[in-house]
Amino acid sequence: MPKQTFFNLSEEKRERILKEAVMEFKSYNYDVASVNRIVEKSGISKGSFYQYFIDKEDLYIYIMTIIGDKKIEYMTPTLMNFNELNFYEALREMYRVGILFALENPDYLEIGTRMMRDTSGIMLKIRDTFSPKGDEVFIALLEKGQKMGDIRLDLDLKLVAKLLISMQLSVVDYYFEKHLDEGYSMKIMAELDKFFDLLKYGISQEEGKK
Amino acid sequence: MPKQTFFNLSEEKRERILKEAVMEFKSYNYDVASVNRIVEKSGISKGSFYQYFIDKEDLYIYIMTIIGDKKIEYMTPTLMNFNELNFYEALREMYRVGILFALENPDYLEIGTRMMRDTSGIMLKIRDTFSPKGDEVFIALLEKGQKMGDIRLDLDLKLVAKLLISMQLSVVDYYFEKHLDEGYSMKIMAELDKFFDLLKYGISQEEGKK
DNA sequence: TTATAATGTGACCAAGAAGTCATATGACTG
DNA sequence: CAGTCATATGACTTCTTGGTCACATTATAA
Repeated sequence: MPKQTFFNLSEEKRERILKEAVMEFKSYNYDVASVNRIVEKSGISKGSFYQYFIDKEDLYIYIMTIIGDKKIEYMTPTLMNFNELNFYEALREMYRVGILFALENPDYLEIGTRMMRDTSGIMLKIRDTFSPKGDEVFIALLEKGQKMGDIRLDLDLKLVAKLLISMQLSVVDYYFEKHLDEGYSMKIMAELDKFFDLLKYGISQEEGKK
Repeated sequence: MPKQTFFNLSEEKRERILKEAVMEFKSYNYDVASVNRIVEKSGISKGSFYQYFIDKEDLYIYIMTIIGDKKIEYMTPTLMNFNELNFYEALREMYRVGILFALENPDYLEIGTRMMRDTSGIMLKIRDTFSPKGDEVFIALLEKGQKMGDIRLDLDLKLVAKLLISMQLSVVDYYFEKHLDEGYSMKIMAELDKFFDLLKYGISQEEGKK
């Protein structure tokens, strides 16, 4: 957590620092991201930086926490309605809201995918404190789906959860590297529905053979 | 490409250097991997290193090329028989041989997945010279599968290829983080068949609804 | 043996990193 | 005004990096 001095700052200054830090961490892996660049771009001195944050890791974790919180906040209304949805509807909602969030906060999308992919030593440690959540959400969703009869019973749910997460990364990557404007989000959903169909019924041409 | 001096070295010395370089690149992302550590561990001087290789990138690309070549060599017999296999059999063969290769060369597996995940600037450039191959192989395989009636026709093949690649990474990860001994490879194949079934028919409990 | 070419070497360089600290500034308090 | 305390500062330290280079050593050839 940042030190008290950081929170005593004017909102303008706080936001400026965080903005530049986000820019830095979305552009470079943790190891390569530079505190020097951050202080330079946000117009504060090196000494001040270390009066606001314990160290580089402190800042990084703080930013990740902010992003996580904002995403949870953004998704909460959706999550509230999950009881009324079947597995596929719920998953679709998660993707849809996730994509909307990403469209509104493209920086967060980039920083998030970078975090997921970064394999530097410190990252593995940091991710462990964040991602268990992600895994568990999917597993819980899948278990409920099994009970409701939406999902096959002979699955290794841990594996499927892992696959869902990595597929989500790929899918979002794939569509976002093409276009990234508001009007496109509907088109993305149409494309995504194809993907869900794929998830649901597989890639086989054969009909209903299990 | 390394300089001629490197190839004039005794095989023992060459192998020693490459072995330590592989250890370094499998343990650290490209940016963080250190030439200093490599020369220290392989017992040569800094000056010698730069008489063997143009720079760090030269060494890295050389190692990747070696691994790629070995893998292709290893897989060639399998690829020769592809005409006689349907899509799923072919994919299964690719996975099976890929896993065997990984079991025999665990270091290469690690270095390869690190390369696939590394998002540092230079990596993106390097990967572009290696991975188009990977994409195209899958797309070709899928197209053929469509013609043979194995695979649905309403797919975005580029997306599916991307998914197959990222899923492959996840699946191999998943099974290898548990155990990594020879006897286990058969068990892995049994697990993998479950995964292929998933790929083929999806995760739905419903029967044959498309 | 002497001359030439190929290798080996580690001190050195410039750049950049994270983090520290003595000092300066300025705002609030009595 | 004087004193105190939070904040601001950038030069500094220490460390590591990739890469260079003048020089030493060894091997080859005449």
